[in-house]
Amino acid sequence: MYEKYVKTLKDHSIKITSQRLEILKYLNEHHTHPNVEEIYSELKKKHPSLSRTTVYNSLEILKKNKIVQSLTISGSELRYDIEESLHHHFLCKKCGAILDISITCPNMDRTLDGGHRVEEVQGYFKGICKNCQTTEKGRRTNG
Amino acid sequence: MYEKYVKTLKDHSIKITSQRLEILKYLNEHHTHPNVEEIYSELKKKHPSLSRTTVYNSLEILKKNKIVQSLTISGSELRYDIEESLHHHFLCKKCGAILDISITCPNMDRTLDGGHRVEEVQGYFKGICKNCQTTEKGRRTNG
DNA sequence: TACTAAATTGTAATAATATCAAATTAGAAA
DNA sequence: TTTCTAATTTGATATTATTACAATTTAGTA
Ligand SMILES: [Mn+2]
Ligand SMILES: [Mn+2]
Ligand SMILES: [Zn+2]
Ligand SMILES: [Zn+2]
Repeated sequence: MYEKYVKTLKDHSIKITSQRLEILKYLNEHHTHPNVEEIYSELKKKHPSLSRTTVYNSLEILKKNKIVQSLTISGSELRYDIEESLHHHFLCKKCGAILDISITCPNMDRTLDGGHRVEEVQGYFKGICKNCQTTEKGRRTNG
Repeated sequence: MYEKYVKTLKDHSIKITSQRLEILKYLNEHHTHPNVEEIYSELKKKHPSLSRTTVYNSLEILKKNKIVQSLTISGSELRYDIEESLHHHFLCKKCGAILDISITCPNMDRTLDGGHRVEEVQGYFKGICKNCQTTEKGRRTNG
């Protein structure tokens, strides 16, 4: 059940704790880019002793080890995501969904403007998602 | 002196106030992507009655009118920038500088993943800036 | 099985931003 | 130019996300 996450932590020499395993599992199973509060309140249901501070601490150490990444696309709080292949993100201004975008960025791992060394790239796209456009049209037609 | 900024506000039918003019002037003259506190404390020197709330409110209305834009690249607070031609940003992890990057993004004003309507694109690059690399090398060589 | 450094917990502090009501003012109308 | 009013500014207070910290617990090693 948790072997996969145990391995991930071992590979990075991070101590294995149930809290960390649960957080990793949650992120692996929910690619919705949740914020700390969502992760905390969801896991709290099954593990009532969980502390918010632990969620913050765990995400921090996972981030340092590049196992998860944080996004600032929402503007108001950090959103979390497991680090898989490089991808970008789309924020729907109507429904708030944050979606994965798999376009290749021609500027990763490059030296920019003749000198800046790039270690991270984040592409944020904002607009109206496919689904919300359909709904708009639907509403107009129906009502 | 302020004609340029008066015109900008008039063109958008935004009421002309000294506070708004000062903020616009500040952003036009400082392309350092300052946060609210920097703008506030700098302008406060010359205009002691200025309120932080006004800085927040003004930036908000300027943003709604696409006269300024906000960046979340720093993670902890919003940074502001006048909206000129589309450009992206580089954050130096060493000195904290936020620099303009003028690369063309092939994904603006497009429809992504067969349906999402893109209205905004922000490209965030993070790493070590040219200047900080020179310093590193210099240090190593010299000491 | 015992030990210890690291992790977890809960509380309290901080920082950024939002809310609100009273005072002021920009700009339209008279 | 003066009057009027809706919009803006102000300052105080509230809220929210995040960090700091000290006491308790625990993972993993010896
Ligand atoms: Mn993602
Ligand atoms: Mn810029
Ligand atoms: Zn949507
Ligand atoms: Zn630098």
